[in-house]
Amino acid sequence: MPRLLNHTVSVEPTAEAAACTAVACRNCGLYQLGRLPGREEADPTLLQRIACSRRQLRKGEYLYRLDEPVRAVYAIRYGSLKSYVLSGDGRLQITGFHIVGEPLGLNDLATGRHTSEAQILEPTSLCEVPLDHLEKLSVEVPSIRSQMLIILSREVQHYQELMLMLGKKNAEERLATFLLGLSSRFEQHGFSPLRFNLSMSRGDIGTYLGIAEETTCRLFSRLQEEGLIRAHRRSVEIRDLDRLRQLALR
Amino acid sequence: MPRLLNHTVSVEPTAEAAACTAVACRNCGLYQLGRLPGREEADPTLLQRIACSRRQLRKGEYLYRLDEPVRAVYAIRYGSLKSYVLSGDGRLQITGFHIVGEPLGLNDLATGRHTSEAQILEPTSLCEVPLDHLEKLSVEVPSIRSQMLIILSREVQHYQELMLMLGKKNAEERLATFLLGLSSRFEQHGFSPLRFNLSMSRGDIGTYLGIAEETTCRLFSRLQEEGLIRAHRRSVEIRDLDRLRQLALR
DNA sequence: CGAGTGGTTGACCACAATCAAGACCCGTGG
DNA sequence: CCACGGGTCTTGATTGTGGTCAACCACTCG
Repeated sequence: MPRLLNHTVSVEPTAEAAACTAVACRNCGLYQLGRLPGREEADPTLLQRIACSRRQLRKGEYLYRLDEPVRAVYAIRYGSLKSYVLSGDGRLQITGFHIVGEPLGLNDLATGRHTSEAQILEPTSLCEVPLDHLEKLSVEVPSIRSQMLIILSREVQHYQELMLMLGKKNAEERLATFLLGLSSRFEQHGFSPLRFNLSMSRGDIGTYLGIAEETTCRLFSRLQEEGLIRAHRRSVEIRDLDRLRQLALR
Repeated sequence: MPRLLNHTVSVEPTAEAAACTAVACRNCGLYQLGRLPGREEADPTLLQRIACSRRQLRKGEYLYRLDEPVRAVYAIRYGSLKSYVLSGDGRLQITGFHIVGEPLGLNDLATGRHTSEAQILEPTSLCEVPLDHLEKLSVEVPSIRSQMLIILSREVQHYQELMLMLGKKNAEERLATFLLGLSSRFEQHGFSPLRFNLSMSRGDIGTYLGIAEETTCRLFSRLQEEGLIRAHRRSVEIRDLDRLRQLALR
């Protein structure tokens, strides 16, 4: 397995994922699009037809930028990225971090132009499905549109949680919620929920949580002092899941 | 025209709307579902088939509550309501106010259960389309699903703006943004963008903007002192659109 | 006319922002 | 191999915005 990833990497691709030669597979966020009504498993043939091409991107590159026409939807094979919206005077609010196995890019279908930007956080491999291809396919296979609705509706739920965070939680509760969220997403994709590496900086985390970078740092320290976590730079270990949950789930 | 509405009402139904006997019509947020590919105007026959029943609700009633199964999607004929999400310990974050002509209820399709609640703010009339009915129809008319995607994607854009607000704007900028947003929505639906009545309390506005009720009050006073608006209780007049925009669009 | 809800204003305080300095870690090049 | 530089992270000191508590007012409805 080529060592693509440096220490800042959130998760190394598992042997399984690295060995997977399919453009879209179980690990990939578009898997769901391949589901037929009433079936849990995706239809492999359909999946083959959906998946088009891979794309490899380096840290700092943009997947898409503001006002660009929406050309495709994506799924993350490995790696991670952040997406964010911008205010008139350039302040930015990160609206989500996307990690391995998650779909991306359905947000801006209404306008046909991106209202947000997506930037790569670490070496990342994506599966890319051009919109016109998806369009054609979904005429023939209507279930694809249903699945798109479901994915988008999940996105909405994520945003609702984030709004609750930004509007109602204090800084400590926000960080706890953030860490638990990551934890369970890693678990969903077969990684350890208690030990993981962050691919984003303290500044990014702050920009996501609506707090300052310095505050984020202080909170990492505080949670560590209180024994809830152990953290050094990008590596995080959750030591007291229960108390962390207590903090977050308020 | 029956006087259904008291002084707290955001907008009186226009003569046209009141006279409209159709369940779904131009004024109604489901109008868009009746659009066929490439057409601006909705297909009247299709619209007739989509629209099912009306429903009349009073202030304080719930359209749906947390964890209830999603039964239908709605469009507002007249009136308004708020929807909100709840934290573990009962704090609530209002995620949107819905006014005349806007669609509602597509958010929770993924889970099939409501992750938010919707409560009526003033006497309100809705057009209701049961999900199974919509389901059946959209097998036959696939464009319906596309339109649902577009509606949901608009919703996402609204949330992105709200997150920018909650995460990055100060209290004054939030209120300015809020007032301008309402203003342009009223305008879209044929009402005056410079004079309107709010259907929500100061507390609700605060809960939406992530600030305290008292702060909301103070800001109304401040914007009035500075000559940007005139406000008395639920009635608002925008007096200096440009400066208000300057504040909001940062 | 009185009660109750919603709105307003004031005083005080706390949480988190900002400013500032320094430590740590990495990649790079000598 | 080590020295350097830049980015990231950390901690401290100070400030300020907005939260909280409290009292009072205004308007509506019964």
